[in-house]
Amino acid sequence: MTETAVMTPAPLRPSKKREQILQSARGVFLDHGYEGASMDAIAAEAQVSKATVYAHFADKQALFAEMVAEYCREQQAALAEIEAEHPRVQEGLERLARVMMRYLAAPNALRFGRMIVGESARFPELGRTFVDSGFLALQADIAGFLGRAAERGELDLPDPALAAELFVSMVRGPVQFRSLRALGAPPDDTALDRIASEAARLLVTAYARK
Amino acid sequence: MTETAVMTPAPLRPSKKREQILQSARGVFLDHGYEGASMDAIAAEAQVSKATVYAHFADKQALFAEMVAEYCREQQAALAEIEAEHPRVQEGLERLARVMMRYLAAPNALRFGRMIVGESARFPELGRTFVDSGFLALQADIAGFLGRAAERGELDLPDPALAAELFVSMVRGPVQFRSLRALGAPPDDTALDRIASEAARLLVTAYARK
DNA sequence: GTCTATAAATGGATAGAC
DNA sequence: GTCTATCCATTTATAGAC
Repeated sequence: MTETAVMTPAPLRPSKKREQILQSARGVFLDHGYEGASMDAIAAEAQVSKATVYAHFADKQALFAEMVAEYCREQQAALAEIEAEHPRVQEGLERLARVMMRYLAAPNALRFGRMIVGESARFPELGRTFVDSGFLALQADIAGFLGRAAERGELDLPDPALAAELFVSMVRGPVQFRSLRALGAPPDDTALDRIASEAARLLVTAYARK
Repeated sequence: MTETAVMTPAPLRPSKKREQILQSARGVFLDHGYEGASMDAIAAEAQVSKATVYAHFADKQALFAEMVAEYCREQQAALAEIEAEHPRVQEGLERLARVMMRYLAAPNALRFGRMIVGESARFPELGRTFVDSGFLALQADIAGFLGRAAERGELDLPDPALAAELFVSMVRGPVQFRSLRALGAPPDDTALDRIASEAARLLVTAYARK
């Protein structure tokens, strides 16, 4: 990924217990959702008293928000590693799709995605941060990659952003769809690779220079 | 939709208060999520005592499950109305995409989708029911429609199911993506129509007979 | 079936000592 | 900053009268 995304406001001062609490909160919130998670459980798993939790975080909402924001920064860093640029457009897209799918299908990414979607009504800003720091930035990069190929005359592409959105949708959809149908099941990498390859072929064929 | 989906096991005996409770549960669960919703609130909104709620439903989980199952049956009926068959393949796909997008972008569909995704870890069977009774059935219909076009020699299509999954992903992804970024905002129908049209064009172009 | 009243447990958050 | 102990509201679920 070449361009830098927009968010990541605060790294915050570190602290031993603070990190323990955030780590514990991640697990408990992922397991039980926002309302289902109790501050008692978080404190217990962090091996810290509840009062200590409240010394570091104003309330439950603040703890949840910080914990999600921290994950979004990690996600942003991970997705920033994905490189769109490649001399051959179709192969570049296919590789990118495979990497995206592997990332999306990882248990933690799936669980975070489901949790954030579920709580997005209660925390709208977090939903937006999650999307923008994640796939919106990557999508913009893909649009840039496709746009440059079009400028070189390799594609006949009137709207790179639209093409990128369709491509990302073809990559993300099948992973999320399958993960919702068979929750614990490990993803079938062979099937995902076939989808990645077909999505790339579809896009390049449809936008081939006439 | 021509084929009939698999689920819908129980219509259940009706009852005045029972319907009031289910209706109230729908609103309260949608507003606050599973854990956030209280049986008191549901009983109050249904203008019924809490004991009456427990006379009709074994516990909170059972009430939630029934309420979601009821919605899934409605969704199944709604999606069954969508007709894939059309003499011209691309136009058929485009119309279908527009209808699907309108359905997906409706406030209730978005809220249910978010809630079910969020609670799918706690209720795995419901997540599966939701998917299977909804877009998996529609996807199978689209695959059939595309397969018949291929048999008539109008498309060069080695794997209709794969094509249908990619198409549905292109239709669903943009709607969900936008709704997560701007939660209350009404969908931009013009933008959605452009996407529907482009998704249909992409598919037909990529699978055009050589 | 439906109600009122209540049980029994757990929730978020704080007081006050150290 | 960190702890123990506790407050107080709310929760799910039930008992018992009608």
